[in-house]
Amino acid sequence: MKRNTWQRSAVRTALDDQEAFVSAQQLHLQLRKDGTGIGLATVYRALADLASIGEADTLQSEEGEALYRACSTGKHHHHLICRECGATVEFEANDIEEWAKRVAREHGFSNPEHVVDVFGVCAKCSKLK
Amino acid sequence: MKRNTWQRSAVRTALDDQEAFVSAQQLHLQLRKDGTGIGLATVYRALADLASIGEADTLQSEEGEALYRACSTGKHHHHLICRECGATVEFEANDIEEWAKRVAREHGFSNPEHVVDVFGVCAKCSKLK
DNA sequence: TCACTTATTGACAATGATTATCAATAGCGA
DNA sequence: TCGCTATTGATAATCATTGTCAATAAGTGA
Repeated sequence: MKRNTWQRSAVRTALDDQEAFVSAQQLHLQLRKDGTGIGLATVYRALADLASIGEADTLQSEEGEALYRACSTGKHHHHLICRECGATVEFEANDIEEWAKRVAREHGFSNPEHVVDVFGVCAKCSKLK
Repeated sequence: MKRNTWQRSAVRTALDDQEAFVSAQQLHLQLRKDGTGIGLATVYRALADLASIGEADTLQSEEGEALYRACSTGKHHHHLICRECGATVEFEANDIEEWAKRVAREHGFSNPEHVVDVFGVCAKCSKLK
């Protein structure tokens, strides 16, 4: 049976506070700074749990590090991510869903899923240049 | 100045022979089986080179491992990848390029790039079930 | 062809993220 | 409160990838 521990809710809260995608390591550091004595392995476990129940999104950084972000919605969505600061906007795109299905079908592929994320430089970071 | 070594061409050839995305480790193993005494670090270096000059595509596996595949074209393209066997089809999608630009602009993001890959089960693997 | 410069190689160590281990702790139902 | 066991956390283990550096070999000019 699933138990409610302060560690799990601390991880969820810390993730909710993040605007950008963050790594388990970063989140662990933040939680330590906040005065909690939470262990690294626990952060990894909590994040994996959140991802598995769909409350967190995950993607791999350029360097292969796993990054997490709290989902604002349970619905399927995509991300627009700032390359500079990591700020992320979630959005839906029904055309894309249809398009992906069509492309898959045309090539004889079934059971399609897709990874569609857009990277760019957000307005704030553009101004700083 | 860049030098041409048998190691580099061996890696390129081995990569060309692969239908699916493969890891550096897998390719190294294959090259060893083929009788070459090529070193692991060399395979990593050669793959990084190929990727940097646009002759190989790269993506991260579910487990965070870096996977490579020979590009059949130098043009921008996307992938349709079989979840079962890894078989990959390259395709272009001009609508998507436009769409990504528009989404980015609408949110004040500049300099957009995008990651668009579709996963599914190819016809061959579907039959095996 | 030959010597020479230096890019490249490869064995091995080092790094760094993630996962496994396992005894100690702490939810939660009774 | 008691007892069972899921969870935690310190630490070790794993594993892909990168750094190191002496030895090798590609390409160049004589």
